[in-house]
Amino acid sequence: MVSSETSRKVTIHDVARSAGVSRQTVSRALNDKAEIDGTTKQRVLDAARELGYRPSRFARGLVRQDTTTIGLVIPDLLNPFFTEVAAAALEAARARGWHVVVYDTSDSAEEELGTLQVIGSQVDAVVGYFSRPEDELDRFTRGIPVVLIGREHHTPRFSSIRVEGADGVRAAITHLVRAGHRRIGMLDHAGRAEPSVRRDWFAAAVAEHGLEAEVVERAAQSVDGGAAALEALLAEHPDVTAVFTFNDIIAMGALRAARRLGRRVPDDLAVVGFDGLQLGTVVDPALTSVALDTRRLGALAIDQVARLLTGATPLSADELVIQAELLVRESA
Amino acid sequence: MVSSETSRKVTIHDVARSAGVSRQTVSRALNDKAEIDGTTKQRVLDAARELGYRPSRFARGLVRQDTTTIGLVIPDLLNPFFTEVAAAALEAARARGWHVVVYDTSDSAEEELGTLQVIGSQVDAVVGYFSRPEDELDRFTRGIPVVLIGREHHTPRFSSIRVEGADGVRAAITHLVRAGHRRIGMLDHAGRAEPSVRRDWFAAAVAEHGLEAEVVERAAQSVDGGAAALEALLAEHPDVTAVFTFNDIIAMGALRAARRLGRRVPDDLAVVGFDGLQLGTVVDPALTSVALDTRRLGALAIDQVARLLTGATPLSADELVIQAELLVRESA
DNA sequence: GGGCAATTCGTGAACGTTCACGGGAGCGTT
DNA sequence: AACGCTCCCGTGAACGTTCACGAATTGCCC
Repeated sequence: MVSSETSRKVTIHDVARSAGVSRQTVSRALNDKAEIDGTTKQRVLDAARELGYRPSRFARGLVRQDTTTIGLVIPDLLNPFFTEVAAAALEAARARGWHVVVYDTSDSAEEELGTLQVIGSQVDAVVGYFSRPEDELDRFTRGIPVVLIGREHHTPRFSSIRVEGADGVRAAITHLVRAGHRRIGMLDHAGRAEPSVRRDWFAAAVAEHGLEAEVVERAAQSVDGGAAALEALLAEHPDVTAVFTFNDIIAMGALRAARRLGRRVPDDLAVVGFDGLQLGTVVDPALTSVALDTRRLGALAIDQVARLLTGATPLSADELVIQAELLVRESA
Repeated sequence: MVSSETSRKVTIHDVARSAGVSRQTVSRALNDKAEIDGTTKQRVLDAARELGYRPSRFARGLVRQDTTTIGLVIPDLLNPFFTEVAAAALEAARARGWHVVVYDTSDSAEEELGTLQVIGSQVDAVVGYFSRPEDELDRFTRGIPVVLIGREHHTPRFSSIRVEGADGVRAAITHLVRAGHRRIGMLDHAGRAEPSVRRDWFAAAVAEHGLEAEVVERAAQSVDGGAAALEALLAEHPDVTAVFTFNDIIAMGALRAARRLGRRVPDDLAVVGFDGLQLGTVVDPALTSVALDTRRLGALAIDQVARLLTGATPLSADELVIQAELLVRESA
C-alpha cells in the first residue's frame, strides 16, 4: 500500500518524522552506516519505502564530492567508428565508477554549440570531437579538463589524442607493392576543402616506392559515395589495380562497385580501408584496413581525463598517440 | 593571467568578495538576469574568469528543479541494433533538453546489477534493456519512471515498448512464396533454451501457406554463427531455397556462407533478415529484412518517459507498440 | 523641493543532505 | 559509588546556489 502523489516532494525529514527518529538516523539507515540499531533501521527503511522516498542527488552531491560525471561528445553515433570509440570510453569510465553523459552532435555546428552551452554546467570533464576553435571551446568549458579526439590542440589548455598513421599507411602500400601492384589509387574524403592528412600519408608512402601519387578521387563519406568514387577513378585510370581509401565505409562502397564492375577482389582489385572497423568482417571479402585501436583510443582519453581530474601528472603529447597498424584480412 | 590551484574550491562568495559585490549580484551577472548595471556585470564576469569560478551543478540543481537527466541502459553498444536505438533515444532526449547518461551492461548480469545499484541515485528516469526480474528492478529504481524495451512488463509499475512482428514476418513469407519458394528455412538464435518469439511468428506465417515449419537451425548471434548455421541447414535440407533469420547479423553470415557455397542471392537462395539495420545496405546484395523502426522505438520510449515524468496521462500498452514491416531490398 | 517610480544592489531564507560533535542510556569494573 | 566504555541517537553546521523581499540611490515631473 503505497501512498504518494499527494504532497509534492518527500524529503528526509518526512521519513524521519514518520519513523519517529531524526534525519541523521534516517541517513544512517539508508547508507548502511554503523551506530544504528537493527530494529530502528528496519523501521526507517519501511517508512522510507512507504513514503516513496528517494534522496536528492543534488543535496547529496553537494555535501560529498565523490561522484564524477564526464561528458562524451560524439559527432554521429550511427557512424560505426564513433560507436566503437564511445563504447571504449564507456567501458573505461565504468571501470572507474564514473558516469558518462553522451551527446550526439549530429555532425552539426549548431548542435555542437548547443551541446557546449549546456555541457559545462553538467559534467566534471569533457571528452570528444569538436570542430569549433579552441578559444570558443575554452569559453564554454572553462575550469574543467577537456580531451580532444581526432584533432590536434594548439593551446596547453587542452589535451588531445593524436592519430599517427604514416607507418600504418606505409605498411599498407608496401603490402600492396609486394603483391605486385604498381598503379595504386586513393579514395579521399570530400568533406573539407583541403586534402586530408591521410592523403599526405598515402602520397608519402607511394612516393617511397617511386610510384605516382596523383591517382586520387574524392568520395562522399558513405557506402554509395565510395562506390561512385571508385567507378569514377577506374573510368579515368583503368590500369589501377589497388585502392587505398579514407576510411572503411568508403572502402565498402568500393568493394560493392568493384563487384558490379566485374572486378574480383583482391585478385583484380585490391582494397585497403582505414579505421579497422569490426564491421569490416561482415563484408565479403573481409576488409583489409589500416586499423586504429579504438579501445585504446577511448581508454587513453579517459585515462588522461582521470589524471587531469586528480591532479596527477598528465600524459605527455608523445604518450597520447594511437599508432595505426595494417590489419590484413581478405580484400588485399 | 589566471591564478588558481592555490585554494581548494572557489565559490560564488569568493567572486563576490573579489568584485566587491554580493552573491546575488554575481548570480545575476552569470545568469544574464536583469536588475544589474552593465559595468558591475562586466566587473563580476572578469572576477569570475580571473578566479576560474564555475558554479556547482549540485547547488544549482538543488534550488531550481529544471534539469532532468535520464539513464539509458544498453546491453551492447557495439551491436548495431542497440546503437540505432540509443541514437534515436539520444535525439529524442536532446529535443527536450534532457541529458542522457548511457550505461553499457556488456550483456552481463553482473554489470547490469552494478548499473542498477548506481543508476537510481543519478537519474530522474530509466529507459532500456534489463534481464532481471521486475521486483528486483523495482527495488533499485523505486520512485522513478522506468520504460522497458524488448521485454514485456507484468506489473503496472513499469511501461514497456512491445515489438509486434507477426504481420511483418507474414509479409516476408508471403513475399517469398510469391517468388516461388516452397522450402523456407529459418536461422533462429541459439541464446536462450526455448525458441524465440520470432520463430513462432515464422512458424505461423509458414503454416498459413501450408508449408513445413520445421526447417530450423540455431545460430550464434554473430556473422560467423549465421554462416555456420546456414551451412548446417543446407547440408541437412539441400532443397531449401529461402531462409528467414532471427536478425540481420545472422543474415549477413548467411549471405557470406551462400556465396562461398556457390549459391547466388537471391536467385538460388533468398535471404530475409530481421531488424532492418541500416547496416544491411553495406552488404551486397543489400539485405531484405523485416524492419523495426528504431527511431520510432527510441522516440516512443522517451515520449513515455516524458509523460510519466510530467504526470501527463501515459501512453497505453496499445500505443507502445512497434510494428515490424517488410523492407524489400535485394536479397529477397 | 516633495513625491514617485525606476534602477540597482544586498540580506535572510530555503533547497535536502551529510559531517562533526555531543549526550544519554545501559552495563560492567574498580 | 564513581568511573569508563559501548551503543544509539539527535542537534547545529556546512555544502553552494537561487528566490523573495526590502532598501538605497538616482532621476524626473509637477
